[in-house]
Amino acid sequence: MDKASKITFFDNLYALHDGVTDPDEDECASFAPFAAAQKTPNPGQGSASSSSNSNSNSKLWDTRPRKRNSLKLVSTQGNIVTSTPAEPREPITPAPAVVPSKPKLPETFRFKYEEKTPRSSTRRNSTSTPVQKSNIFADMYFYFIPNNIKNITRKLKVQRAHEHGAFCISGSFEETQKAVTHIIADSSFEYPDILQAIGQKSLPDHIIIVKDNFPSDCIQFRRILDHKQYMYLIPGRPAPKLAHIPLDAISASSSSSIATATPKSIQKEVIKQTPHNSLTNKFATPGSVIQPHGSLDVIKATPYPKRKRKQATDVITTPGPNIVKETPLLRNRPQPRFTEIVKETPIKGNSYYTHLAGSTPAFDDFDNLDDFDDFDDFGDPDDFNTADTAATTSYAASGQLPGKHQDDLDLIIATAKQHPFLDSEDISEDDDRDTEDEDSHENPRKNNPRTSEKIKTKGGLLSFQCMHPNLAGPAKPADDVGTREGNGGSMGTGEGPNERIIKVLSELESHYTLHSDPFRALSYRKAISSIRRHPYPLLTASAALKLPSIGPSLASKIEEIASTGNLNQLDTTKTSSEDKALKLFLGIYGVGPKKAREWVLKGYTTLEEIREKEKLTEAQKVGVERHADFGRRIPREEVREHGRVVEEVAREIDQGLVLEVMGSYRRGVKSCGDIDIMITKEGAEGRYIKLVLDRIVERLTERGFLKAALAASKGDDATDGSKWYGASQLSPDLPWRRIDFLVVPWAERGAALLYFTGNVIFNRSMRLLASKKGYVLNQRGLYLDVIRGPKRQKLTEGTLVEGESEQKIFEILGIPYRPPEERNA
DNA sequence: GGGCAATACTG
DNA sequence: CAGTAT
DNA sequence: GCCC
Repeated sequence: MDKASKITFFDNLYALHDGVTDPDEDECASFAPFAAAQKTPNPGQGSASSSSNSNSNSKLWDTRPRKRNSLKLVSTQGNIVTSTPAEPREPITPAPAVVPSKPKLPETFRFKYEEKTPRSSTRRNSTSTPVQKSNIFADMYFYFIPNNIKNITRKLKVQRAHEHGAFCISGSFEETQKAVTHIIADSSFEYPDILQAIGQKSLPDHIIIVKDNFPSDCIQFRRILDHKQYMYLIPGRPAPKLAHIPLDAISASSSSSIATATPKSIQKEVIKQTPHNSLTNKFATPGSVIQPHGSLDVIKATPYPKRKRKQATDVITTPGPNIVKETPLLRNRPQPRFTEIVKETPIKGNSYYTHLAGSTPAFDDFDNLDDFDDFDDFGDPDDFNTADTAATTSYAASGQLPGKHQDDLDLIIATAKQHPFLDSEDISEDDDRDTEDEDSHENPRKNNPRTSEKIKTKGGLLSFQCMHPNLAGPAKPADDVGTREGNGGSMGTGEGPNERIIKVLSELESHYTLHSDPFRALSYRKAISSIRRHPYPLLTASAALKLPSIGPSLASKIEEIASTGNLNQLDTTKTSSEDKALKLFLGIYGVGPKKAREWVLKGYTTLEEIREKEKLTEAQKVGVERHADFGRRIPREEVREHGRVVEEVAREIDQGLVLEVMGSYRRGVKSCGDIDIMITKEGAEGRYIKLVLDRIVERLTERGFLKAALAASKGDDATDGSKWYGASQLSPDLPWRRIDFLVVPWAERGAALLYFTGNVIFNRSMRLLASKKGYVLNQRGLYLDVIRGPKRQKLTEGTLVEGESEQKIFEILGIPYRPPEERNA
């Protein structure tokens, strides 16, 4: 027969549906809300509709009248094929155990079905249809999810797949699954979503599930690619270890092994053997993933063990076993007060804000939203940088470090380059990698940091991003991209030699972030950082490979981008409308990957829908209502003004309070994502300060400065963690701003500064370094001898080594101090 | 293969 | 506890 | 994704 046998099975399958028992009730039930939601018209557009009707039996991309009990195969072109195809491939008995509740198909059905399924060989050579472009997908039966072609992109994908030899099946999955060889899922779908969409509790391992970029890639490379490659994997799917029937073997595959293995054992095997999957699973919806397979602790493990901790007050309030006695820098000079800072950099009161207000369109910055939090972590001044708050901006911006610093660092970097075990430039800001000396990473815990003089070796030093200033240089990002806080760059902000590469990789990073693959996204971020500090154009993979945090995969991508200006993968991975909605929802304060995905699955595309139809937490309500406001960057002048207001009120309450604006403001960037203010007082413990915080908040709220609370520390266990997250507004014509108050005991102010000054990459790097050296660095201090149990569960607090001084912490960790402006990793 | 920072608040 | 936040 |  002709290639026309690219068929959709829906006709016959639909007809046969009568003979088949419905999927069990539970499945239907659980699916129902989804379906219902899908059907509600989406004011927005596209995205949601794409998944509509997934469980409907109505035909999806064939409009011809359907006839019951007809076994006709219908080509997507509309021709009716009267072939009597046999089963598409060797009967692969869907392991009954996998879908225990599902009734077997009636024999008649099976028989007919097998008989009527086209034999590939017959059909393939028929080149009658000009549309047929290749036959690489011969013998493959694709089931797209969502199973419709309402989305133009998907329609094209279906079409293309079909043109290259695939059978594209539409209709109820329940009835077509015997034929299905591949499930092609929209990129926003994770395994649980897929199960939901098709109303199944699990899927037989022989069915390959890939993301929808798989077919396009195959077409491009004119061959069947390895569907196991990550980019095609569906997050959350228990990888069928032995179920990977190579595509080429599919038609001849004897799936006996699959059929005999019990699903559970398979699952466990798989999880053990494919770390990636187990990893991914952690971020998938645990419930839905796990349910079918019973309790798999491996999967259930949360990525980051949490644990409730009552901070021992004495650790904070007593000098304790501090190795370091005093911090001259702090003691010798008066703690800078916020007012002092303000005085030194006066703002032009009204004129500025008048102007600002006039030019504050609500949404224009929105696209950058998701970049905010990642990069404008916290900024703080270190203790002596008080005076250069203003000056800071200029040199940080220019990418020039103050002379001396630069010299020193340059020297160190140069030395490092000669180090055999260091990459030529381990300067990447992200490199949390520990290229350091053998000295510690082997067994961090055993390592006694106090004895490791090696800490100070340059080799070790340079391995961590936290040891490198942000070399603005030519590789600086254009801050308009929103990738950063713009790093206060008036001049050095020019394009780097690898902007294009960075841009493309950023898109991928964003994509992985969107799809809850945080570690892969992290890798991209690190790589981008690395590229940023590379002052020359990267042209080849081998060149790129030499940079830290860039491995084979990224290197080849870089080369592709460098040579073609584009990345093929990106085109197919391209952000769908679902992605847009996902991104939108993720941008809401209080909404994370789970909620965002859930909403997208429900078909929502706009904030209005969310506001009207969803139950929201208090924080989320604010997040939705103030989505636009929170998405806007905050000019540092305004940040300063917020600080001034808070400080003014604080001073009314207690003259002795010390406030510091931290976050990216402290790092000198010109616009910030939020406002972080540390509140402390000489000699004070957290408890007292916490009480003061309550009063400050109270008063500021009365004043109308604070507009909403998003999260606040509970009652009185104030010792640590007292924080207040909320929103503030300077004047009615300005946006609400995200503002955080952090109350810290005097003894912890250094660690708090360090932590809340960020940026994130810098922090992670520094904490990683600390852990390699046997310490734990957190927002309260640098600790020794923290004992951790399995899964890194912390069993012991450890001993506070240093918390008062940033400088000391750097020193103890054996790295040169870096002022805040140089922490823009 | 396993880790990738470490911790606090909400519901 | 899971999710979200920093 | 990268790295040990």
